[in-house]
Amino acid sequence: MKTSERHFAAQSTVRRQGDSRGELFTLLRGWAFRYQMLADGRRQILNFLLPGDFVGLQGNLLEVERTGVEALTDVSVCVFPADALWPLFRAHPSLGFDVTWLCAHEKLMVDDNLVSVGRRSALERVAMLLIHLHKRARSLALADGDSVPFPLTQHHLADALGLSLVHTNRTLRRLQSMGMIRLERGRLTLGALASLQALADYHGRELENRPLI
Amino acid sequence: MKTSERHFAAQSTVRRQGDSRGELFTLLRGWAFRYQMLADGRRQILNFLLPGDFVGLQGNLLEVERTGVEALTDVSVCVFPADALWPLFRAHPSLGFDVTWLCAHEKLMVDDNLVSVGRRSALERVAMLLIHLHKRARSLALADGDSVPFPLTQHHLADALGLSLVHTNRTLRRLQSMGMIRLERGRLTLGALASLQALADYHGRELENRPLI
DNA sequence: CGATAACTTGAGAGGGTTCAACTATCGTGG
DNA sequence: CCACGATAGTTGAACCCTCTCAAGTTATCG
Repeated sequence: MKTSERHFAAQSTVRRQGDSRGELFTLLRGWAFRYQMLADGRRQILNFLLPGDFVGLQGNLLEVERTGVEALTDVSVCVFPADALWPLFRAHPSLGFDVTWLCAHEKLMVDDNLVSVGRRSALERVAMLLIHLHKRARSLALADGDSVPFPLTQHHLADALGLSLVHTNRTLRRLQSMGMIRLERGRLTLGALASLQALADYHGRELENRPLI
Repeated sequence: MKTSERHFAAQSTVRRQGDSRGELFTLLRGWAFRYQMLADGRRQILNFLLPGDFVGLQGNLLEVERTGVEALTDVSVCVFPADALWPLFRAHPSLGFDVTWLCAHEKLMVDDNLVSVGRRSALERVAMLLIHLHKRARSLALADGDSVPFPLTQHHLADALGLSLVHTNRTLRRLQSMGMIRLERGRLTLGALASLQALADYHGRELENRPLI
């Protein structure tokens, strides 16, 4: 189904908030994130996108794209032409099924993030997100021992967690001084995964049957 | 595709957190909500379900159901047998498309809720949710003038908004004393919708093309 | 090696939480 | 039909987690 490939530089906008009926992308390489902004500049990051994730489903199915997508690293995407979705469903039901799977999967991630932001303390939230990202990077074979690449700034963490930048920093330092994480030169290392998970009340399970990659 | 109809009483559990591979439901009548609980009892409501919404997609596509569903009012659902989803996609691509649409739509609601909980003040959050529910009830023709049925308790509001019960109450009273809302005997009335929307930085648009109902 | 972005740290303020008690409302059975 | 218990809503007061403001310090990159 691939029509073409496209590349975006780190920090560039993959998809603008307000775009309508754009193309659909599948993320092939790199990290990105989906976010929404309020009129006065407050930003909430909804979830992070790694290879295999889908971009732009909402803007295609629903009327307008409400969320922006920005690249964290250099990114390559596989482009589907706009309006290819319905023909795809008709011609290849199994691919349609996969798209639905990906949508449900992404919803699950947003769900989890909402639980964190709504009901967990700052310490728990940070732990949660770090475990989550670590696990995802690991499952994509990006890990080197128990350390994974980590292209987010503390600003991104703060905006994903619904915390202020300052408090995010303090919380990270606290986790580091507890010996539970290490964060340096763009890499994240989780020392005591079990105690981290206990701290955060983490109950993620591995995902099976992931389609499209 | 309907196999049978089933009924749940108000306050009863439609779907338990932890269920695996349950049936799929479509909500026909009544209100419900999706939630997730932490080990120590903290609860986060992810979104509210009204007629036309889908229940149990995640538990069916993914391995385990992570979110529970509880009825707010008496509820009727249309039951799809477990494992009917893939055959449905194959036999009726257009229904598969609709399922995807519903999933994307629900994700959009969770997205919005996450933005509120993460980045809006308590006053803005409450306003946001009330506008949202009012609009949804209205679009289902449940409105009587500018008032709609409102089966939630303040406890539900608090758990959806990531606020404490007490602060939710104070915030509601504040909105009432500002003359922007009225909440009594199970009905919600929005007085000054425009100013409420301005207060909350609300930018919802009407949804078109909703499938399945 | 200077500039710019990212990260740190201190101090004070405030939005929201918790604890606790009280009031209203609603459903039910005597 | 009223009394009573239970559930939902209301209010006060003290505390504290997190925010904001402000000023560094440390990386990173051309």
